[in-house]
Amino acid sequence: MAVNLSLPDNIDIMNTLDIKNMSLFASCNEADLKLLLQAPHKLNVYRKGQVVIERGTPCLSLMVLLSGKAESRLGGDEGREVIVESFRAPRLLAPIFLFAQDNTMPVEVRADDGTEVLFINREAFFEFMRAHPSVLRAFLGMISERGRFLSDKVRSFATKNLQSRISEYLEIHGGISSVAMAAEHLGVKRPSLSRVLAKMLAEGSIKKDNSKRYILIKK
Amino acid sequence: MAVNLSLPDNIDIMNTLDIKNMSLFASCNEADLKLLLQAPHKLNVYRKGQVVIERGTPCLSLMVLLSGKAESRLGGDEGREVIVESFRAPRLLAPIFLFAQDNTMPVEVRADDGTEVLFINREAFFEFMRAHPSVLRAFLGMISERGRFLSDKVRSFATKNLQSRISEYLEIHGGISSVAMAAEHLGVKRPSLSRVLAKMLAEGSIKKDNSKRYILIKK
DNA sequence: TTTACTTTGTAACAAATGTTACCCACCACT
DNA sequence: AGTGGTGGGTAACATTTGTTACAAAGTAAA
Repeated sequence: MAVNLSLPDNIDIMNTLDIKNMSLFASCNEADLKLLLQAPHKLNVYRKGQVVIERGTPCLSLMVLLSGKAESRLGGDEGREVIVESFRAPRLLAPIFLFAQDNTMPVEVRADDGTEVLFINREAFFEFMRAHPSVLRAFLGMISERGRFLSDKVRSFATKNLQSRISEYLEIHGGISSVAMAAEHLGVKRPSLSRVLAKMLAEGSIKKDNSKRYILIKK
Repeated sequence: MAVNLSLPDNIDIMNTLDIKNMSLFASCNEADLKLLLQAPHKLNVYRKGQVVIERGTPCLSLMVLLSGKAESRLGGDEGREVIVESFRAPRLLAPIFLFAQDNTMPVEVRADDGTEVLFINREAFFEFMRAHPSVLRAFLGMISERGRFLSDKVRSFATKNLQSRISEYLEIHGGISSVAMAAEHLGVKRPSLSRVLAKMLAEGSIKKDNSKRYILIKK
């Protein structure tokens, strides 16, 4: 279960230290961040597989992944589901949807074990950005980057076949250690991925390394 | 060819009138907008099929579609290409990529006939947003909305088959009047779309209306 | 009307991916 | 050594979509 802690002031300062490492707040000193954390916020802790935020839920807080891992999943209507992205702390979770008029989450976010997520009130964050132009600039940069990411996803799924997407995946992630998980990222069934990997092995465009990971062969 | 006009002051005021109709600037009076248009900017006019901005080009201006129509296209690596979206004035063009670190355009934008696009310097627009919180808020809302849009596209292409995507397309657009163009939006070849449309006609889930458009049958 | 041009429907075959089922290798535990 | 569970390879078949080609239908101009 998600644990909602009310934090004494000295714990807030610890959060401040964690947050300080994020590029979003790179320009802020500790006093600034203490000020931000005087705004309404809460800290939740999750176990493996727990849902941080469900699809369709309104999202009124900036979600900051302070520690651990999480992943966003998309789909569900007729069974097929895709992992859009895997996150490692420190990261913002789904910042691109924060200020939408209809800001119900289009994706579901699931946590890994021992994951901490900080929720900061949206309006307080908006005012904080107004007061700190470099944070505003960094936030705009981040969501623009998310836009590029999503746009690249559309390109992959709409214009590339599985073999091309595998090559792209290997370039980005370095290799495939778990076929089942890679299949979820690539939006195909595991046997389909296995089949194409076997074909690419036979063609000589990929190989297995010492630890049995599939990797690209450089030319 | 794109025509780059240098505009006398009195023409700037005409632009102000056009821009005033955009929800982004709903909270601004004419004096505000005149101030914005004192920033570096230019106005280009396009003919049918001309490229407003090429994929891979850095984008350092807010692009405002003042009149006419345009569409953004994605793909190209190995032939397959998809129309991501069609725009009608007044609209911002690809605002979501404006503040990215790597802000080369991931999409190509093509104009229809008689289309005018206003380019406003990015930094000037940033300062304008800082000075006008309601514009900043509206801009954040817009790019969040674009994020939802792209996320929905990923869902469609990654988790839905063609028939589901057709139904979705019909719900959003109301109908299909040009099979060839709908095929480009749906990311499939025209004969594939024709085939599934024929199947859906036979099943009774769609029909042709008086003007021969394919439309959904309501239940 | 004729002509040229564009759009659409459709058929036949090829290629890609889904579906299901089964076997095997590996690993932790007893 | 046995036992059970998990993940991965693969085979056989079904379904979806691509590819190519061609004919029919509409459309605009002469």
